[in-house]
Amino acid sequence: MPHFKSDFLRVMHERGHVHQCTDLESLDEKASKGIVTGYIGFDATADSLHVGNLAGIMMLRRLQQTGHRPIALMGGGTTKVGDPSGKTETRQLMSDVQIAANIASIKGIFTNYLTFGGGAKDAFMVNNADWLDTLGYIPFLREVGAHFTINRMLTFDSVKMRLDREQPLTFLEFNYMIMQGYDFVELHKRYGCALQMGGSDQWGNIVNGVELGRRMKDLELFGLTTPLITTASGAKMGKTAAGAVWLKKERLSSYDYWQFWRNTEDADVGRFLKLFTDLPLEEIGRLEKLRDAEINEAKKILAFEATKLAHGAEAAEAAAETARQVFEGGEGQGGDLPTYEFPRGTTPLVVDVVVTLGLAASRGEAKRLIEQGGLRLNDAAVTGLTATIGESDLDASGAARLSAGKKRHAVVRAV
RNA sequence: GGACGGGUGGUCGAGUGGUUAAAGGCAGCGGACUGUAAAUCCGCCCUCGCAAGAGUACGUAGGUUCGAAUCCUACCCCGUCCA
Repeated sequence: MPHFKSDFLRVMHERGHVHQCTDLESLDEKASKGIVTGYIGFDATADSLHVGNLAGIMMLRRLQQTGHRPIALMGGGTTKVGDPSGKTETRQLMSDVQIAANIASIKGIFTNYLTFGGGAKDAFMVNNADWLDTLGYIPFLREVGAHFTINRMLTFDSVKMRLDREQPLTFLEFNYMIMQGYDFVELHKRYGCALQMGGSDQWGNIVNGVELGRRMKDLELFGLTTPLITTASGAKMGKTAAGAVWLKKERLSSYDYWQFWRNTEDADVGRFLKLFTDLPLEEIGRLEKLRDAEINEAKKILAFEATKLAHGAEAAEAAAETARQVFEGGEGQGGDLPTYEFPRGTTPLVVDVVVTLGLAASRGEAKRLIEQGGLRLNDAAVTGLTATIGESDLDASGAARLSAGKKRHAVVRAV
């Protein structure tokens, strides 16, 4: 392991955030001498970020933790154009209003990971629409376009791949890398930003920005990428039954978020603890040595720490407690589970309840679940398709637990 | 603008007049084994219906036919090549 002068690079390296760097030594030097301002770009197509963005968010967090200044750059300008790589779907152009709402919502996520404010080390958020929207074509071409050669642009993997496969590459897409490079230079001009980070797939784009800075203004800019985070089984991280693992509570409950981390594969536990929690390395070292059933303890800690960062300690504790009751306590119904309420005295059809709760997408699916023995009411398999929930199923508080499969649980309650 | 190729279920991809709710793969879901893991095996996987069955569905809208994802027409969209 190389020896670093700066806390920033030492921490990044120890925790497994570093994949490639344009100039590790000089960046180390710079970070050891003063405050470095660094940024990562994020899409503004949805009102929440998801776990796939978390590696980047954590990099910004580490940057701030080690005494530097993070910028979250929102791609409001590029979002307006739309990602042209989508296939058959006609891309919907997003309205300014929508984009602004998304950005505001996403900011709520960042505030959990970064300290915002006006101080020298406080994080802030900018939108590249601020400068991309008003670009003049000719001045831009002369100022920026002149520094890019087509010869070189054609050598980029993203471009080469399309050409090799004889798939179309629009002029718009072709310009994307220039835009991104320009963002970097603009951020330097406005805020003295000298570092761009991102996933390893962004390497080419990042290098472009670094080079553009040098050519236009003889700037010394740096690029740093994280390894693409995949699970030990090779899958891209962040997909579950319900789709994307969103970071916003409104999109995915704390309990489900906690469960996502709880279900990490054994082989990933140590790596994820380093990347996605603030736990000291010594403790992680101890946790990742656990084997067999014991490693479940490490997974719970991972789940708790990750949820604490995203949703706060209180939500994390509630989620952990719910999980404990549901999986270990047998009887109880945690407060965090989805709940179905019905008037006392009525006997709702189980099938309907399952659909309403979202445990199954349709009545047909609910029935299949029952036929396969996957649906349980208070841990007893529901047998008939016409089963109802009656007074005798409810406990003293008027509640019963409904489970689909081994991991998905909900509460039904008479009110 | 011209020539050609194409649009099939969450996705990839078979299917070129009836035996097609549509092969197969992937993803997903349930079960077994376990540790709320991985791997493996079994089952499921459009909607409604207890069921028999019915309704939708192969880009969109019409048409031919006893019968269409399959043939015809128009339109929309995507791609390749040429201007």
